[in-house]
Amino acid sequence: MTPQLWQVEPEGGIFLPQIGWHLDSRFPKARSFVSHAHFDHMARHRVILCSDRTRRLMARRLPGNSEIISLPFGQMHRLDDGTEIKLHPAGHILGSAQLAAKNHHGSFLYTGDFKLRPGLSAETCVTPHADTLVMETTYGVPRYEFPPFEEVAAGIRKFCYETLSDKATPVLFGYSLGKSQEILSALKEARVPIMLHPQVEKMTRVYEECGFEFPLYGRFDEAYLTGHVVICPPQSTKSTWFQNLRRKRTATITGWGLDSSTRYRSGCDAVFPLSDHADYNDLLRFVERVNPSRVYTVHGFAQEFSQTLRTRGIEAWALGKDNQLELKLN
DNA sequence: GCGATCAGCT
DNA sequence: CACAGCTGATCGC
Repeated sequence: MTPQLWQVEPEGGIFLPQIGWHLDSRFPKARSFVSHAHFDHMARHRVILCSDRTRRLMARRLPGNSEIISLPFGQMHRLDDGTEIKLHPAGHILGSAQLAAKNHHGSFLYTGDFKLRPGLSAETCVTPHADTLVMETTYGVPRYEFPPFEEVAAGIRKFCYETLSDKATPVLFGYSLGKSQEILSALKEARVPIMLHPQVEKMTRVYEECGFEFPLYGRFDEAYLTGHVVICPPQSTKSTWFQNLRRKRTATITGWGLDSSTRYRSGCDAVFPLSDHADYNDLLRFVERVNPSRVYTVHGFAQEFSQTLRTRGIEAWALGKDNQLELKLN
Protein backbone atom coordinates (compact mmCIF):
# COMPACT_ATOMS: atom_id res chain seq x y z
CA MET A 1 0.00 0.00 0.00
CA THR A 2 1.32 3.39 -0.97
CA PRO A 3 1.46 5.80 1.95
CA GLN A 4 -0.78 8.83 1.56
CA LEU A 5 0.89 12.15 0.75
CA TRP A 6 0.34 15.29 2.78
CA GLN A 7 -3.20 16.70 2.62
CA VAL A 8 -3.52 20.44 2.09
CA GLU A 9 -6.80 22.33 2.43
CA PRO A 10 -7.63 25.99 1.83
CA GLU A 11 -9.22 27.43 4.94
CA GLY A 12 -8.66 31.06 5.95
CA GLY A 13 -5.17 30.41 4.68
CA ILE A 14 -3.95 26.84 4.55
CA PHE A 15 -4.80 23.86 6.75
CA LEU A 16 -2.93 20.59 7.22
CA PRO A 17 -5.63 18.22 8.56
CA GLN A 18 -3.28 15.33 9.23
CA ILE A 19 -1.33 17.26 11.86
CA GLY A 20 -3.94 19.87 12.84
CA TRP A 21 -1.91 22.98 12.00
CA HIS A 22 -2.86 26.03 9.96
CA LEU A 23 -0.31 27.91 7.86
CA ASP A 24 -0.48 31.72 7.81
CA SER A 25 -4.15 31.83 8.74
CA ARG A 26 -5.56 35.34 8.80
CA PHE A 27 -8.07 34.39 11.47
CA PRO A 28 -7.28 33.17 14.97
CA LYS A 29 -6.89 29.38 15.09
CA ALA A 30 -5.81 26.82 17.66
CA ARG A 31 -2.40 26.36 16.05
CA SER A 32 -0.83 28.20 13.16
CA PHE A 33 2.56 28.63 11.61
CA VAL A 34 3.32 32.30 10.93
CA SER A 35 5.81 32.47 8.07
CA HIS A 36 6.62 36.16 8.52
CA ALA A 37 5.41 39.30 10.28
CA HIS A 38 3.32 40.98 7.57
CA PHE A 39 -0.16 41.70 8.88
CA ASP A 40 -1.99 39.53 6.37
CA HIS A 41 -0.07 36.49 7.63
CA MET A 42 -0.54 37.06 11.36
CA ALA A 43 -3.40 36.59 13.84
CA ARG A 44 -3.78 35.94 17.56
CA HIS A 45 -3.71 32.15 17.45
CA ARG A 46 -3.65 30.12 20.64
CA VAL A 47 -0.31 28.59 19.60
CA ILE A 48 2.04 30.16 17.08
CA LEU A 49 5.04 28.56 15.41
CA CYS A 50 7.52 30.99 13.89
CA SER A 51 11.18 31.88 13.55
CA ASP A 52 13.02 33.69 16.33
CA ARG A 53 13.24 36.83 14.24
CA THR A 54 9.58 36.79 13.25
CA ARG A 55 8.83 36.52 16.96
CA ARG A 56 10.79 39.71 17.61
CA LEU A 57 8.98 41.57 14.83
CA MET A 58 5.58 40.26 15.95
CA ALA A 59 6.23 41.45 19.48
CA ARG A 60 6.58 44.97 18.12
CA ARG A 61 3.66 44.87 15.69
CA LEU A 62 0.97 42.65 17.16
CA PRO A 63 1.62 42.03 20.84
CA GLY A 64 -0.65 39.35 22.27
CA ASN A 65 -0.66 36.46 24.67
CA SER A 66 -0.30 33.60 22.23
CA GLU A 67 1.84 30.69 23.22
CA ILE A 68 4.81 30.98 20.86
CA ILE A 69 7.11 28.23 19.72
CA SER A 70 9.97 30.08 18.06
CA LEU A 71 12.91 28.36 16.45
CA PRO A 72 16.22 29.44 14.96
CA PHE A 73 16.65 28.43 11.32
CA GLY A 74 17.75 24.86 10.88
CA GLN A 75 16.91 23.58 14.35
CA MET A 76 14.86 20.38 14.48
CA HIS A 77 11.68 20.40 16.55
CA ARG A 78 9.26 17.56 17.14
CA LEU A 79 5.52 18.31 17.22
CA ASP A 80 3.23 16.44 19.65
CA ASP A 81 2.29 13.89 16.98
CA GLY A 82 5.92 13.07 16.25
CA THR A 83 6.21 15.11 13.03
CA GLU A 84 9.71 16.54 12.69
CA ILE A 85 9.87 20.12 11.59
CA LYS A 86 12.55 22.67 10.71
CA LEU A 87 12.36 26.30 9.65
CA HIS A 88 14.48 27.52 6.72
CA PRO A 89 15.11 31.06 5.48
CA ALA A 90 12.68 32.20 2.76
CA GLY A 91 14.53 35.39 1.76
CA HIS A 92 11.33 37.50 1.69
CA ILE A 93 11.89 39.81 4.68
CA LEU A 94 13.75 39.57 7.98
CA GLY A 95 12.85 36.32 9.69
CA SER A 96 10.65 34.99 6.89
CA ALA A 97 10.62 31.22 7.13
CA GLN A 98 9.75 28.16 5.15
CA LEU A 99 8.31 25.25 7.09
CA ALA A 100 9.86 21.85 6.33
CA ALA A 101 8.19 18.82 7.88
CA LYS A 102 8.64 15.09 7.78
CA ASN A 103 6.48 12.18 8.95
CA HIS A 104 4.96 8.96 7.55
CA HIS A 105 3.25 11.02 4.82
CA GLY A 106 6.69 11.93 3.47
CA SER A 107 8.45 15.27 3.32
CA PHE A 108 6.58 18.56 3.12
CA LEU A 109 7.62 22.15 2.43
CA TYR A 110 5.64 25.38 2.75
CA THR A 111 7.49 28.36 1.35
CA GLY A 112 5.45 31.19 2.85
CA ASP A 113 6.31 34.30 0.84
CA PHE A 114 9.77 33.85 -0.61
CA LYS A 115 12.44 35.33 -2.83
CA LEU A 116 15.20 33.22 -4.29
CA ARG A 117 17.63 36.04 -5.06
CA PRO A 118 19.76 37.11 -2.13
CA GLY A 119 18.60 40.47 -0.77
CA LEU A 120 20.48 42.98 1.36
CA SER A 121 18.01 42.94 4.24
CA ALA A 122 16.86 39.31 4.45
CA GLU A 123 18.41 35.91 5.02
CA THR A 124 19.24 33.89 1.89
CA CYS A 125 16.55 31.50 0.69
CA VAL A 126 17.33 27.78 0.63
CA THR A 127 15.74 24.99 -1.43
CA PRO A 128 15.41 21.73 0.48
CA HIS A 129 13.86 18.74 -1.28
CA ALA A 130 10.23 17.89 -0.50
CA ASP A 131 7.65 15.42 -1.84
CA THR A 132 4.76 17.81 -1.24
CA LEU A 133 5.36 21.50 -1.88
CA VAL A 134 3.04 24.40 -1.05
CA MET A 135 4.41 27.51 -2.68
CA GLU A 136 3.61 31.18 -3.07
CA THR A 137 3.15 32.17 -6.76
CA THR A 138 2.46 35.91 -6.63
CA TYR A 139 4.32 36.64 -9.88
CA GLY A 140 3.59 33.32 -11.58
CA VAL A 141 3.37 34.47 -15.21
CA PRO A 142 6.30 35.05 -17.60
CA ARG A 143 5.95 38.82 -17.91
CA TYR A 144 7.29 39.24 -14.39
CA GLU A 145 11.04 39.12 -14.75
CA PHE A 146 12.78 41.49 -12.38
CA PRO A 147 15.87 43.45 -13.45
CA PRO A 148 19.04 43.03 -11.35
CA PHE A 149 18.82 44.68 -7.94
CA GLU A 150 21.82 46.93 -8.57
CA GLU A 151 20.22 48.32 -11.70
CA VAL A 152 17.03 49.25 -9.86
CA ALA A 153 18.98 50.59 -6.88
CA ALA A 154 20.98 52.84 -9.20
CA GLY A 155 17.75 54.16 -10.65
CA ILE A 156 16.42 54.99 -7.19
CA ARG A 157 19.66 56.79 -6.29
CA LYS A 158 19.57 58.77 -9.52
CA PHE A 159 15.97 59.78 -8.82
CA CYS A 160 17.01 61.01 -5.36
CA TYR A 161 20.05 62.93 -6.62
CA GLU A 162 18.12 64.68 -9.37
CA THR A 163 15.23 65.57 -7.10
CA LEU A 164 17.50 66.95 -4.39
CA SER A 165 19.55 68.97 -6.85
CA ASP A 166 16.30 70.53 -8.07
CA LYS A 167 15.71 71.61 -4.46
CA ALA A 168 12.77 69.23 -4.16
CA THR A 169 12.15 66.44 -1.65
CA PRO A 170 12.23 62.82 -2.85
CA VAL A 171 9.50 60.72 -1.20
CA LEU A 172 9.91 56.95 -1.59
CA PHE A 173 6.90 54.74 -0.87
CA GLY A 174 7.40 51.20 0.42
CA TYR A 175 5.82 49.03 3.11
CA SER A 176 7.25 49.63 6.55
CA LEU A 177 8.48 46.08 7.03
CA GLY A 178 10.79 44.65 4.40
CA LYS A 179 10.55 46.97 1.43
CA SER A 180 11.65 50.04 3.34
CA GLN A 181 14.79 48.31 4.62
CA GLU A 182 15.63 47.13 1.11
CA ILE A 183 15.28 50.74 -0.10
CA LEU A 184 17.51 51.90 2.76
CA SER A 185 20.10 49.33 1.70
CA ALA A 186 19.92 50.63 -1.86
CA LEU A 187 20.87 54.06 -0.51
CA LYS A 188 23.87 52.73 1.41
CA GLU A 189 26.47 54.45 -0.72
CA ALA A 190 24.32 57.33 -1.87
CA ARG A 191 25.39 59.57 1.01
CA VAL A 192 22.12 61.44 1.11
CA PRO A 193 20.31 62.65 4.24
CA ILE A 194 17.46 60.28 5.04
CA MET A 195 14.35 60.50 7.19
CA LEU A 196 12.27 57.44 8.06
CA HIS A 197 8.56 57.52 8.78
CA PRO A 198 8.01 56.45 12.44
CA GLN A 199 6.48 53.14 11.39
CA VAL A 200 9.46 52.45 9.14
CA GLU A 201 11.92 53.40 11.85
CA LYS A 202 10.22 51.11 14.35
CA MET A 203 10.71 48.11 12.06
CA THR A 204 14.22 49.14 11.04
CA ARG A 205 15.27 49.10 14.72
CA VAL A 206 14.46 45.40 14.90
CA TYR A 207 16.66 44.74 11.88
CA GLU A 208 19.48 46.60 13.62
CA GLU A 209 18.97 44.58 16.80
CA CYS A 210 19.46 41.51 14.61
CA GLY A 211 22.79 42.79 13.29
CA PHE A 212 21.78 44.43 10.00
CA GLU A 213 23.44 47.75 9.23
CA PHE A 214 21.94 50.67 7.37
CA PRO A 215 23.03 54.15 6.37
CA LEU A 216 22.44 56.91 8.89
CA TYR A 217 18.97 58.33 9.11
CA GLY A 218 17.33 61.09 11.10
CA ARG A 219 14.32 61.06 13.33
CA PHE A 220 11.18 61.95 11.42
CA ASP A 221 10.30 65.60 11.81
CA GLU A 222 7.54 67.09 9.69
CA ALA A 223 9.13 70.50 9.92
CA TYR A 224 12.50 69.42 8.55
CA LEU A 225 11.72 66.99 5.74
CA THR A 226 13.01 69.29 3.01
CA GLY A 227 16.41 68.24 1.75
CA HIS A 228 15.99 64.66 2.97
CA VAL A 229 15.10 61.45 1.19
CA VAL A 230 11.86 60.42 2.92
CA ILE A 231 11.02 56.71 3.16
CA CYS A 232 7.40 56.09 4.16
CA PRO A 233 4.41 53.77 3.67
CA PRO A 234 2.19 54.20 0.57
CA GLN A 235 -0.77 55.37 2.65
CA SER A 236 1.22 58.46 3.66
CA THR A 237 -0.28 60.31 0.70
CA LYS A 238 -3.31 60.80 2.92
CA SER A 239 -1.46 62.23 5.86
CA THR A 240 -1.24 65.91 6.58
CA TRP A 241 2.56 66.09 6.63
CA PHE A 242 2.63 64.78 3.08
CA GLN A 243 -0.03 67.16 1.86
CA ASN A 244 1.75 70.07 3.49
CA LEU A 245 5.09 69.19 1.91
CA ARG A 246 5.88 71.50 -1.01
CA ARG A 247 8.20 70.73 -3.91
CA LYS A 248 8.20 66.98 -3.61
CA ARG A 249 8.75 64.21 -6.11
CA THR A 250 7.33 60.78 -5.39
CA ALA A 251 8.32 57.24 -6.30
CA THR A 252 6.62 53.96 -5.51
CA ILE A 253 8.77 50.86 -5.11
CA THR A 254 6.95 47.64 -5.97
CA GLY A 255 7.31 44.50 -8.03
CA TRP A 256 4.08 45.45 -9.81
CA GLY A 257 6.07 48.35 -11.20
CA LEU A 258 6.82 46.08 -14.16
CA ASP A 259 3.26 46.76 -15.30
CA SER A 260 3.13 50.04 -17.18
CA SER A 261 -0.21 50.78 -15.53
CA THR A 262 1.40 51.01 -12.11
CA ARG A 263 2.78 54.50 -12.56
CA TYR A 264 -0.60 55.89 -13.52
CA ARG A 265 -2.39 53.94 -10.80
CA SER A 266 0.04 55.04 -8.11
CA GLY A 267 -0.10 58.70 -9.06
CA CYS A 268 3.64 58.94 -8.47
CA ASP A 269 6.31 60.61 -10.57
CA ALA A 270 8.29 57.38 -10.83
CA VAL A 271 8.00 53.64 -10.21
CA PHE A 272 10.86 51.22 -9.46
CA PRO A 273 10.36 47.46 -9.80
CA LEU A 274 11.93 46.17 -6.60
CA SER A 275 10.22 43.14 -5.09
CA ASP A 276 10.57 40.87 -2.08
CA HIS A 277 8.95 38.04 -4.00
CA ALA A 278 10.36 35.57 -6.50
CA ASP A 279 9.81 36.41 -10.16
CA TYR A 280 8.51 33.90 -12.69
CA ASN A 281 11.89 32.37 -13.54
CA ASP A 282 12.81 32.02 -9.89
CA LEU A 283 9.50 30.31 -9.18
CA LEU A 284 10.36 27.74 -11.85
CA ARG A 285 13.93 27.43 -10.59
CA PHE A 286 12.64 26.89 -7.08
CA VAL A 287 10.37 24.01 -8.12
CA GLU A 288 13.23 22.47 -10.08
CA ARG A 289 15.47 22.46 -7.02
CA VAL A 290 12.88 21.20 -4.55
CA ASN A 291 11.90 18.50 -7.03
CA PRO A 292 8.47 17.73 -5.55
CA SER A 293 6.01 15.07 -6.70
CA ARG A 294 3.02 17.30 -5.96
CA VAL A 295 2.70 21.10 -5.80
CA TYR A 296 -0.01 23.36 -4.39
CA THR A 297 0.13 27.03 -5.43
CA VAL A 298 -1.19 30.00 -3.47
CA HIS A 299 -1.44 33.77 -4.05
CA GLY A 300 -1.28 35.80 -7.25
CA PHE A 301 -1.25 33.81 -10.47
CA ALA A 302 -1.78 30.48 -8.71
CA GLN A 303 -3.91 28.94 -11.44
CA GLU A 304 -1.67 30.08 -14.27
CA PHE A 305 1.45 28.79 -12.55
CA SER A 306 0.00 25.42 -11.59
CA GLN A 307 -1.06 25.06 -15.23
CA THR A 308 2.50 25.86 -16.28
CA LEU A 309 3.80 23.16 -13.96
CA ARG A 310 1.33 20.60 -15.30
CA THR A 311 2.47 21.21 -18.86
CA ARG A 312 5.94 20.38 -17.58
CA GLY A 313 4.72 17.10 -16.17
CA ILE A 314 4.45 18.10 -12.52
CA GLU A 315 1.24 17.45 -10.60
CA ALA A 316 0.06 20.88 -9.45
CA TRP A 317 -3.07 22.42 -7.97
CA ALA A 318 -4.05 26.04 -7.29
CA LEU A 319 -5.18 26.27 -3.69
CA GLY A 320 -6.03 29.86 -2.81
CA LYS A 321 -9.14 30.38 -4.91
CA ASP A 322 -11.67 29.88 -2.11
CA ASN A 323 -10.21 32.67 -0.02
CA GLN A 324 -12.73 35.27 -1.19
CA LEU A 325 -15.61 33.02 -0.20
CA GLU A 326 -13.91 32.38 3.10
CA LEU A 327 -13.70 36.11 3.74
CA LYS A 328 -17.36 36.67 2.88
CA LEU A 329 -18.49 33.95 5.28
CA ASN A 330 -16.65 35.66 8.09
C1' DG B 1 -3.12 63.37 26.98
C1' DC B 2 -2.25 58.66 25.84
C1' DG B 3 -2.73 53.99 23.92
C1' DA B 4 -6.13 50.64 22.09
C1' DT B 5 -9.53 49.65 18.80
C1' DC B 6 -12.10 50.18 14.60
C1' DA B 7 -13.93 51.79 10.12
C1' DG B 8 -12.39 53.36 5.95
C1' DC B 9 -9.69 53.08 2.03
C1' DT B 10 -6.76 51.60 -1.13
C1' DC C 1 -4.56 42.06 -11.08
C1' DA C 2 -2.92 43.26 -5.78
C1' DC C 3 2.52 42.71 -2.65
C1' DA C 4 -0.20 44.64 3.02
C1' DG C 5 -1.61 48.06 6.69
C1' DC C 6 -1.74 53.13 7.39
C1' DT C 7 -4.74 57.33 8.67
C1' DG C 8 -7.85 59.47 11.42
C1' DA C 9 -11.77 59.09 14.57
C1' DT C 10 -13.44 57.57 18.67
C1' DC C 11 -13.34 55.13 23.04
C1' DG C 12 -11.48 53.96 27.53
C1' DC C 13 -8.34 55.26 31.05
